[in-house]
Amino acid sequence: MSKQSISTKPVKGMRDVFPADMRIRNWLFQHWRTVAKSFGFEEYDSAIVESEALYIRKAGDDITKELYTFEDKGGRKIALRPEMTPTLARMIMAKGGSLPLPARWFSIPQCFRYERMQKGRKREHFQWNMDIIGLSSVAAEVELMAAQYTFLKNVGFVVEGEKTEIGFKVSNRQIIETFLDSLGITGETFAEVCIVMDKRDKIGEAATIEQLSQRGLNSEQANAILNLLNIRGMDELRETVGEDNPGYRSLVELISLAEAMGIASVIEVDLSVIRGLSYYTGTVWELYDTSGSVPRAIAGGGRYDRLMESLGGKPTPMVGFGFGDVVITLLLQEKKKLPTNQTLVDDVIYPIQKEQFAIANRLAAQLRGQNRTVLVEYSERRFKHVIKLAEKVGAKRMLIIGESEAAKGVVRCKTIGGNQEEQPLSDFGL
RNA sequence: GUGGGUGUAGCUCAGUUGGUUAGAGCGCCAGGUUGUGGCCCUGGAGGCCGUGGGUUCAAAUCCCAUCACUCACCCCA
Repeated sequence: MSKQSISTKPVKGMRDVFPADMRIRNWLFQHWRTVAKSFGFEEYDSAIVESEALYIRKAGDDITKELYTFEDKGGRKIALRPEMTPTLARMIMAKGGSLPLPARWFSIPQCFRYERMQKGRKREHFQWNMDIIGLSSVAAEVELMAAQYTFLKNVGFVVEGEKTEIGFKVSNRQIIETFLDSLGITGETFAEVCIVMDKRDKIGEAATIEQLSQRGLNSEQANAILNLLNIRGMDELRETVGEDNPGYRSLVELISLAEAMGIASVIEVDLSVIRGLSYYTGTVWELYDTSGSVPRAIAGGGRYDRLMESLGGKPTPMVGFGFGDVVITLLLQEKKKLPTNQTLVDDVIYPIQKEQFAIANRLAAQLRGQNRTVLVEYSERRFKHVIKLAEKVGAKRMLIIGESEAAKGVVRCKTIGGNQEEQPLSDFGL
């Protein structure tokens, strides 16, 4: 054995999940699962390792640079999954034509990206994914947004109208593609322009124009793009891109369905939402904190109708979102919406000396048989420590058994913060 | 990859122009009360002051290097 002690810290970017953190995580996951199931989604999962080949895409997708990769002992090139969508597509392909469509699947995979860390970003996170496979109508998008909305509401966010704490920014890549095409911007320049457009909110108008002209755009083109990015209303958008723009038409339909769903008041059109993943083809959207205290997308989603083809499968319309645990937990913490004082244990049994351990165990077994969570405190420590523990774990009552109780065949039941009384052990079936 | 900030007890942090034995609060442990809590009182454990070098009679303090953490940019959940 080496005398040198190792670092107590986890690997950079990874999190230790202590019991107090795990309580929060379980609470969050339960909300996610409950909402997904209430919309009729089925849970799936896979291993955290995938073939590296699954993530080799067209250049420009930085996610591939952040892959954790290694070679296994059989010489296979392996990657830790950076996201779930390619795995989902692979699994759908594996089912061939046997899967009845449309299908609604969800998952909470742990994903890994080797990147620089900062507020709200680790190298590992859990990401709630919901995807609808085989539905080309924007009804799918609206249903997914409604699920996100339901979750936010369930955990206590105000999600309505002007004072909403979370906003939805919606865009459509077809609008941008068609519009830029009409300006004569295509191919490589298109991709570069998209990146500048995505940054517009952060760098401001002047810098946007400058960066666009650096990429060979004239001032007329640059101003047209800036104008497009500033659009927040549908009328304005129609005038700018034209009624026949296919992306515009699907956005109109989306908003109309969102109104019917009762979520339209938190949705705004923002063409500067592009999103980094190259496989998106239609609707793209992001959730953000309207107070700005977490300056980072809370969740993001989009339609990726051509991903299956690009992997060699049948053309299949798909749409989905990813919702990371790190950012939402941070936001819930800042807004003081995390749960507190959860009950971990219903009953704390306190045998005062070890002579009462046996009877304490029999009592515990009885109570556990009645679906109660029971902690037996074997420390033989003083009363004040035991009751402190009982409070800490949120116990409803303490069951005290000392020498005199054992002799009399009773247990002393004490409600936390209340009175106590003797109760015969026979009341508990002993 | 670029640019800032911070490293002192388990946690949050004080620490004066460099000057004896490095502090507080919280938490933990014990006692006051050999079997009845939250309050209070007393005591205790716990530190290579991130690491290495330099300046000095003397360094937590000044200088250099290095590592770690962290924030912003980039990218994204």
